[in-house]
Amino acid sequence: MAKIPQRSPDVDTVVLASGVSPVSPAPVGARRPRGRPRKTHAELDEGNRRHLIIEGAARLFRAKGFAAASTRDIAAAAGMHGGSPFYHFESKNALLYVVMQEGMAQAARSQQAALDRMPADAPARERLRTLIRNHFEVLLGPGSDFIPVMLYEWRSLNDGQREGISKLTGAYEAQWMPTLRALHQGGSLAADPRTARLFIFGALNWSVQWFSPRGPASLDNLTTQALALFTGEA
Amino acid sequence: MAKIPQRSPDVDTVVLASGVSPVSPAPVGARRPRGRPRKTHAELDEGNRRHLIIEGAARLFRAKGFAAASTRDIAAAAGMHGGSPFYHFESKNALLYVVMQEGMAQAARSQQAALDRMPADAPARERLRTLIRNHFEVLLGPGSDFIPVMLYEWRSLNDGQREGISKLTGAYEAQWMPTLRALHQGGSLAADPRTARLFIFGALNWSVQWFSPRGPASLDNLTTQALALFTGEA
DNA sequence: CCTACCGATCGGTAGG
DNA sequence: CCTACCGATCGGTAGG
Repeated sequence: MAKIPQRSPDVDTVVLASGVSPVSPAPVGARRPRGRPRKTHAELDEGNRRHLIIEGAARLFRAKGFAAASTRDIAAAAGMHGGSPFYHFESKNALLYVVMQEGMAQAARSQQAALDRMPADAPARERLRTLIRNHFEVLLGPGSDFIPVMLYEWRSLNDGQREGISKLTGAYEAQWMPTLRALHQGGSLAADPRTARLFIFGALNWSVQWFSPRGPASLDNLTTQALALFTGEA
Repeated sequence: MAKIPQRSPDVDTVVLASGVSPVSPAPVGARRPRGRPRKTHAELDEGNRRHLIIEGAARLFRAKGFAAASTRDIAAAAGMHGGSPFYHFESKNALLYVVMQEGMAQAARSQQAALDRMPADAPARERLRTLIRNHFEVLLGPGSDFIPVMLYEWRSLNDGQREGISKLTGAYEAQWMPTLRALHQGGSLAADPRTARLFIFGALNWSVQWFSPRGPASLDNLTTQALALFTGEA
């Protein structure tokens, strides 16, 4: 599985503090040694192994479902013994939340970067193509277990967690709306934009159920077909 | 929860025999009493309670997921004690399979009836409207836990079970193809019909994630919007 | 992070 | 279909 780019202190705190980070922050007024902070061997190692747990959890939650994937399986996937994930995460549920958080943070970064690469005067249709193409990458590209877990394990979150993830997905989806509204006003998107967004995300998200990277269609092909379906001629 | 119309001996044998029916068939050459077969009190009761298990299982599998819904919960939902579902079903997994089978058999019957009600010369766009509207009913209408379970618990089936359900879904989906091909040839469906089918089912199936019967949109509204999105002007 | 363990729960069964 | 039970597994913890 491809690695998700790692910016640990950031990724884990994108949303509200949620009690999932077992590493206590340095006391506010604490005296710090001067010079470049040197991580000890143990600290470096800790971040890596923590992330190994997250990656293994994403893979197993996706393959078996949250309830059916045991914390022992996840520990083994990270090369640890049975109870050790609980040194890094206070509960199995908190681990699920971190997987979803990290997946959405990465998806949002990827989408923002794709939009930033576009010329400011790009036509709405090309913006939609870019959004669709990036979304396929997020869903189906290498290392793409995080977002499918988010899509299919929503019911395993508690209310507070749902609220946290909703903020991330809400922001992600909001970036589609100006484009959809422009297409609607230009006459190439017949449905009303709000409902169109729901259907379009459904059409794309569902691809995790049937897409095979060894099948005939590339992500570029799929993007062209989806664009054609939603906006008429491609 | 609305009852699924009950045609027990049919529903359970639509697909290949799968070892899920605990009621042994009458021996082939057995001597039968003449006249209308009278069911005993016990037999009638048995069918009803069996079906109560199936309905409770559908509801709980949907709400909690297959792995997280316990057979004890299901037993309680049917007014039984802990181990009693295993009198009717050899395993929890067999119960899941029956839920999916029954859901798909009902969906197929509903779709067939909707198509049969159409005039033979109905335009392709009206056929698609009918198919979409019926699919929403199947997904979101009263008593609609069975198909969502099928959609979201695929990974909990074993290979033989997947094959069995695939036959049902394959037949269901195949009924959309002539209509999609006609629209494609007529120029009102821009994507290629095979890929369009995958995206369209995704768009519709995803609605189980966001639709609320207490929300503003009716199933008729949604049908109009979906038709507009896929084929241009409604 | 490992070792050893706990209480709870689970799917499933025997015997009636 | 109930009663009483079994072995297995699970999330999580104490103590080092």
